[in-house]
Amino acid sequence: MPSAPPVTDLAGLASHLRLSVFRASRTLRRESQAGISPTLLAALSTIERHGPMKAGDLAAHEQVRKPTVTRILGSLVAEGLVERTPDPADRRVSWVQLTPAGRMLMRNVRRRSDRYLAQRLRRLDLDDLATLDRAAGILDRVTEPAS
Amino acid sequence: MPSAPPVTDLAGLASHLRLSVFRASRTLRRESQAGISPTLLAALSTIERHGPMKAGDLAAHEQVRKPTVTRILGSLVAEGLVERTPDPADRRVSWVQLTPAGRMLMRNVRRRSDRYLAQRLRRLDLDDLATLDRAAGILDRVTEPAS
DNA sequence: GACATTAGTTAGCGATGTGAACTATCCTGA
DNA sequence: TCAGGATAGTTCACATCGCTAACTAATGTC
Repeated sequence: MPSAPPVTDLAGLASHLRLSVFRASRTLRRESQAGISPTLLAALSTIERHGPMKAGDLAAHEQVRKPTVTRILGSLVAEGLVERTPDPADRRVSWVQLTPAGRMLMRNVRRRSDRYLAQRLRRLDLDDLATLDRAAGILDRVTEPAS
Repeated sequence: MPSAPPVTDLAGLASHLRLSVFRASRTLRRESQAGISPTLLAALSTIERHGPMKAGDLAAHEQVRKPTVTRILGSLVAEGLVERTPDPADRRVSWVQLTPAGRMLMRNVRRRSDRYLAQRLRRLDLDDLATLDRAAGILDRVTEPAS
């Protein structure tokens, strides 16, 4: 892999990265064909990955405020993708987890729904794919909540 | 640079990438401190980079529909960041370009406003920065309109 | 000069995210 | 024990952003 000159212009990279991420997100939102919005899908996948969790936990993971979580969970529950179980010890709290329908949707999404993006990725060479793969992980760390 | 195993699971990468980009975008939108929303900033930077352009051109570049452009331009003009010049040959059209205030805002944004992201980038090592730098360009290509 | 095409706007909708204020519940210390 | 603060979630009202459908105005074409 040819090594590029080191990145010295952090502000420039920040500008470029912000615009790229922002535009990519807008495009992906428009092309989403999962039958579920990216917001809901992101929440669903978080709940799947981190097991049963409280609404507040979801807010922390998604980096979203509590009222937003209330609505997201409302939609997911209404769609039958997630279910709430009251906490017997603390009656302010419910635990949310995926229903079988939620798990099935996630399976399908992973297998088939990213057609648009996967198709476009298919045009890239292996280097570029490896770069995007690593970048996704780095992005996660960069925009991580605590730190 | 240690070479990772080649990416074979396109669908998996697509899923991960979509979630990462989407969450990063949400975070960046919230942390935006430019005094102007990311949508407007993206449009402004496009107009700056591509010189005077018509509303339709902006729609194409931003990959957004015409009514959206109408509103974006309305806001930018109202903020005094962009000005319209009627096309003498085709009276349906105006050309938009940055005002001095618009240019100054872009300068400031580049110099100072990406504090949040730049600060977080500062924690990464050079490899990660180089990866993000290349990833931004690749993302641009992947979500490019035509093709 | 009728008719299709093109550029942009208006109107109205839906999805997302927010802060402020509220309810219900839990915890703590005098 | 119980008053008062802390915590979990909800409701409400608001702003942003993007879309489609339908419209106006101007241009081009046969």
